[in-house]
Amino acid sequence: MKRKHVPKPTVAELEILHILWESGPSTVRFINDKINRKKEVGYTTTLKIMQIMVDKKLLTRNEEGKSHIYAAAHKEDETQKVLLDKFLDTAFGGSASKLVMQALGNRKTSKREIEEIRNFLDRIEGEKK
Amino acid sequence: MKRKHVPKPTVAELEILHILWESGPSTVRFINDKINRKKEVGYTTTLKIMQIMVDKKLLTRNEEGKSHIYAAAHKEDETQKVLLDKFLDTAFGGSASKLVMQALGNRKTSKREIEEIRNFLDRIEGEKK
DNA sequence: TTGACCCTACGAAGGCTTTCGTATATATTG
DNA sequence: CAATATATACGAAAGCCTTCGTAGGGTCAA
Repeated sequence: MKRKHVPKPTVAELEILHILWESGPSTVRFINDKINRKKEVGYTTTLKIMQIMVDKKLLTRNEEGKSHIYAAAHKEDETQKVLLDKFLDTAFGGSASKLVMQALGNRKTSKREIEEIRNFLDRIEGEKK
Repeated sequence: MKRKHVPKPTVAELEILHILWESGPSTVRFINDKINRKKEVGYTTTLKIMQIMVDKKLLTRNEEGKSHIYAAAHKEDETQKVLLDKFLDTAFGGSASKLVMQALGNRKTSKREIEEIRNFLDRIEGEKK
């Protein structure tokens, strides 16, 4: 089994990753514009962070055109798993069910979502032989 | 409705909080000893962080004896809610069910825990009028 | 009383993240 | 071609977190 080293992104990095996961490979300009719909951030700020992310292997980039095209190096759920594992340990002392209930409890979760989760529970219970 | 301002603890701060939540009000010495069972950290490091935490209102302290007694200023689940809300936004774009499934999926969850969660789902669905 | 010990307070270093200014190269267009 | 616009690269500042060293005060026993 190959051990890929998925690094843990920072908050600013995650904001960029979310856009890339949703929109696919993009330019800095595109990302920065999208971010600026929510808050003001300079172009070079976004550029810098994305350069650092390439360095950290969080992104790959294609340097052919005049403006480079960046892409997320890891899949969304892979990255989320890494984040969740860390978070589970530091914030919930490792108790997944505690976290799940906290996540569902103090929050308006739709009937549809609840159904979805129930099905999911059935499925993993089935797999568990 | 009173608006309590529960601040978001850092990683090192959380480690201390977990011990306080579990063991109740304690001295720096006690906390530091406990931490040192897992990793080596100087006494003054722990002291400093706890002093900062008092400053941030994460801890309260009783200064009567020769060594002060510290206590968590907020309840465990209150704090966890704050952390979870932030985390949900930054890491999962706000989708609670996505997080829940990720938390349950890539992890060995016991049949007991699954049952527990199912009951929990029943309960909150019931409350939901 | 003096030395060993334990406590708190405080300052500062080192690291990481985020931010932006400036320099420089490469189009684009009038 | 010259002026304007847009890109990348890079350095550096500011802020926060974590770590530790050192100073200063109290306690206790020999």
